Amino acid sequence: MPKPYCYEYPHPAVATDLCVFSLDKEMRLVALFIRRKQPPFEDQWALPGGFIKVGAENLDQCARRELMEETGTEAAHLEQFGAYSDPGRDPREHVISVGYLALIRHSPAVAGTDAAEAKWFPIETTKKGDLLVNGRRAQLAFDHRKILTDALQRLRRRIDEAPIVFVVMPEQFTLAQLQSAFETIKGEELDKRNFRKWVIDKDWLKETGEFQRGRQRPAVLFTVGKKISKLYAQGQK
Amino acid sequence: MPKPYCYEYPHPAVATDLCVFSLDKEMRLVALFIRRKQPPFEDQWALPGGFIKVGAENLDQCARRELMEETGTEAAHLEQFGAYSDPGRDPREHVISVGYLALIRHSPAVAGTDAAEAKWFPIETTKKGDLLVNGRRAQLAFDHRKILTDALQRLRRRIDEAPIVFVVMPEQFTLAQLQSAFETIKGEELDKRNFRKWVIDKDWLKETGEFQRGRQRPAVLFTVGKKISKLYAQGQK
DNA sequence: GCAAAAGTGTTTCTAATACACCCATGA
DNA sequence: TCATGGGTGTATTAGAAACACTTTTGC
Repeated sequence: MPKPYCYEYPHPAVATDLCVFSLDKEMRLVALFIRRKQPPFEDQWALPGGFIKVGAENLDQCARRELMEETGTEAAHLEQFGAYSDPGRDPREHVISVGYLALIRHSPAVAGTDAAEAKWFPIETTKKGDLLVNGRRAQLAFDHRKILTDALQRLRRRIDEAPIVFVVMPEQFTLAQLQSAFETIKGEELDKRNFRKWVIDKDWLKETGEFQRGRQRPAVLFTVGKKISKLYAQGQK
Repeated sequence: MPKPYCYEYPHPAVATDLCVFSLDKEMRLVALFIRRKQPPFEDQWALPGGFIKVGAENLDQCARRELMEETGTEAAHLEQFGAYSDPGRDPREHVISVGYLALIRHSPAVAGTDAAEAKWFPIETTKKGDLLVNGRRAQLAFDHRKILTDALQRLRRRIDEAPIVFVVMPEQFTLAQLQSAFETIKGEELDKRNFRKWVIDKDWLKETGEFQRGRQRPAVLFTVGKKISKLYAQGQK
């Protein structure tokens, strides 16, 4: 195998690892994993991600490119949260991975070239903070359980600070749906009245004037305010 | 120049850049810079830092090692805050730098091997957030102004969240001195009574029973509580 | 008329802020 | 005795949290 890229000093490989979260149809918090086609950790589930194109892109661009390759998703909340760099974390060579948190609208997973399969799995945390994937303690390749745990913690902080939840909401939604999204992401129940006060006080929402009709009392439909929807344009028609 | 380290795919160089803060004798907030001995940016001031020892250390260890080399300081608050990765940020090659925030006891700066000089400079920020070094708008090599600006922002957040201020305090100190340290780091004045309430409510301090005597009323001397001093052991005898 | 979800206000508590005077000492 | 910095308490406000009943609709 040729090794044409040579340096005066040793260089590590650098990759981004993506912690891609979404809410599925049943409003479960899901994360995207790929099943590895190659060693190491062949056939195990791992975070999507890939190596940076040296000299051609920065880490944000790398993460965005990988996200596109794995999900076809253009716009999303994408945020760097940490670098993982233990020399032994990848048995092949010293690989430094920069973790990215992504929150995207749910979409079919697409296996990239180096993955046998890409799939969304429901995730949750136990009371003591252990990460569960599909209800069982996460078994992931590399140090990806640690990375994902950090990402989820970051997501749960961010969800209150910035209007990122709207990337997983449909164009119109009721307050009950919005509350449910928050509850799922945060993994805790929220008080209805306090939630409504809190979210309406923020300058995020706009009433559409329309109603969602079901078998009960119709619910007011909201949409995202203009300023916010510009920031988090969702490729939603 | 030989290039003995070869890879199948291109690899970037990876370094840590250290934003080392301290308080000097006059209680000014200072940051440590080195004057570069080599191109690029020869003779310009830059952040200390250096390349990771591939396969032999992780980024935290790299940062800690560099800190030791530049300051002789063993223990300090040291915290990763972000990766800087634009392909053109270093003209030589694609270098990814991971920024570390360090807060250490003031100590003489020591020029490392690749620095002509190492020096502490007083830093502050304008109201609109511009970074001033020595009272003038910062002129630093690479993208180090951006990195340092991010670091300072992080420092100002952390200082309230965790008992890191004690790495710059002497073993015994008065509340007035402690308040002054907070004010300097945060770049704003604090209310004396509110500060005392706040800091005493935290479980950080212990009265020594001793007093500092000056030309005025003696001030109660405090020291750091046991739990805290373990976490932030300072190499102070 | 009843089941089901939508909607709504008030009280309580806590944390942050603003603010002004007396105290103990050295000179 | 006075200049100097050390030390203290209370009232106000804002935001978070707890909490229960009425409304509107489809069936």
